[in-house]
Amino acid sequence: MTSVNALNAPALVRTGLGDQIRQVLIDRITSGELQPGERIVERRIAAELGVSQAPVREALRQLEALRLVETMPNRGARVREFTEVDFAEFFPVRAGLEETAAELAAPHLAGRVEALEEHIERLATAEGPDVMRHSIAFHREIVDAAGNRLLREVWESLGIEIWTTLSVRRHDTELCGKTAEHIEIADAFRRADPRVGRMLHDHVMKYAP
Amino acid sequence: MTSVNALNAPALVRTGLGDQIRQVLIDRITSGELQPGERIVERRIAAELGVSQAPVREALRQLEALRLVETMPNRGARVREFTEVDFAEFFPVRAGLEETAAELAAPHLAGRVEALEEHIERLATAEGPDVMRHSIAFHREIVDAAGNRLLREVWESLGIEIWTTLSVRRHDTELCGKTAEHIEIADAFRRADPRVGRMLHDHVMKYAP
DNA sequence: CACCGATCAATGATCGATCATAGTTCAGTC
DNA sequence: GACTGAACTATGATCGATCATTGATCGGTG
Repeated sequence: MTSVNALNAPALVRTGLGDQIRQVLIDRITSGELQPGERIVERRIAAELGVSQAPVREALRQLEALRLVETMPNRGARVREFTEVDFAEFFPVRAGLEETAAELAAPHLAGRVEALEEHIERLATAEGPDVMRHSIAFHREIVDAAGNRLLREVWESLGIEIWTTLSVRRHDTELCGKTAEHIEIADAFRRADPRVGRMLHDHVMKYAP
Repeated sequence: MTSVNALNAPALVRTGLGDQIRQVLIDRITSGELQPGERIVERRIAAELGVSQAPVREALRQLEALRLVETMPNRGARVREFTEVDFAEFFPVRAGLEETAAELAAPHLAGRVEALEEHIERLATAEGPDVMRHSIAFHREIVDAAGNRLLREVWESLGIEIWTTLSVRRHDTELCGKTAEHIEIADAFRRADPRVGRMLHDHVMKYAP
């Protein structure tokens, strides 16, 4: 171990092969290198990345959970065809979860919206793909503030970042007005407005196609 | 293939080892044969069931998704300790999802509550563990009626049956009054009462500890 | 004795090989 | 030509073995 590692060690990743392969495949899918409908052959990916079949299978399971690939028993995985129905179904579920989150978070956030406002500020100066990332960070802050770990896990398991990004990209969703709504929502939390849950719900639905 | 199979073939299971192993482990956990906190060693289960490590790992992944076991990287899986926090977190998420489901299902169910009433009837004559099964079937009917496959998947992924059963068992939750509420809810759907979402939400929360 | 580092056993993570299934090809039959 | 079914191929599912990490054990040192 070098002295460099000894000094700034905590940044180490030490993630298993499965997780790394998952990320590779996510990148290939979102970049379009892997086209919708295209088969993903376990052994082909394994050979290509110089690993064995096992971690590739594991990665595919994770991608299936994110609904980026679909698998049929004994027939393998293929990149999912993202239909309009998929996007139409995504936002009501996300919106419902965040409405629940807002209701649970409201007591914790009343008068303490500094964290939310920080995200709003960062969002204001962001550009490119950072806009989406910071926007989602605002929503994640609320889900975290709900203090319900299961809710947070379920919310993340939707693949919020990926699916929202895919939808916005495909539908050219307008994002400019969203900052104003974030300010409104933070305000509603500050004054403990009981309508904040529905506000957040409706805000999320504005991303919907 | 025998003529018997040729006649009533569709009932064939043909499920992979992973799924079968998952069911074995679920039974052992819910029956208490595997105690909370107990380690689940992949190779031990594999040897015991006469299979290899791979399908056992797969089963453990599924159990992790159901939050019946917890795993640490490189440290294996153990039966989860079901804390009061776990149960307290479960019901708000389930209730929120079903509230969303009710709102989406309302237009489809207005005036067409036969399916719901069928479940109510079956529930009325049920006994023992069937009570919980039929009660959940009523809720599942609503989630299905929402017509949102993602919502249905997320709802099922919570492990509704198992977690609800575990909670009711541990807290001696009273189930008698629930049928009356099911009737009320079906009625609210029939007359397209806009409060049905909140009604279902509150109904689910009555199962909470 | 408290602390350290080497050694070891247990076992998760990964590998390479084999088994089993689904789809394809193609000769044979009508 | 359309249909049938036996090879054949591709590949997911599963296996047995190996690699690598973790936590335990134990002797040495201050």
